[in-house]
Amino acid sequence: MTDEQDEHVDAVLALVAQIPPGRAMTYGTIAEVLADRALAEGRRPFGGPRHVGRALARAGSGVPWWRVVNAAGRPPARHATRALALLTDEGTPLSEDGERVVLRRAIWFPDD
DNA sequence: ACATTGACTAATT
DNA sequence: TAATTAGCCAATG
Repeated sequence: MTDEQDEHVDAVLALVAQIPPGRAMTYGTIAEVLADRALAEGRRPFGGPRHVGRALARAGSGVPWWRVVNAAGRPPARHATRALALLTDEGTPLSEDGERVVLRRAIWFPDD
């Protein structure tokens, strides 16, 4: 946890923790935000979307991981049912079939 | 050092 | 709109 690699993991967790209820972010968006942030602070470049997923798989418990969805607005297949139930409870805008988040309405940026 | 894998994405069909 | 393909990056064996 003292390596810069692990600081990247912490950065992912910190950002995901800030996503408000009823909103969501994509893996790609998170990667972009952290990449810009790393550039601004002179840290090593952030890997990419897959790195976000890996970070959550490893240390995702403890943060609202269900508010992170892929570019299609769908949660990871493995936890899809559970995630969609939580998203529904929070009032997150969902498509008619209830299987994917309407990113146009639910996408969130740290600015808010 | 090489091959495989994964909570991904974008472009193509 | 949905399925397929190729690209991607770090971890793991």
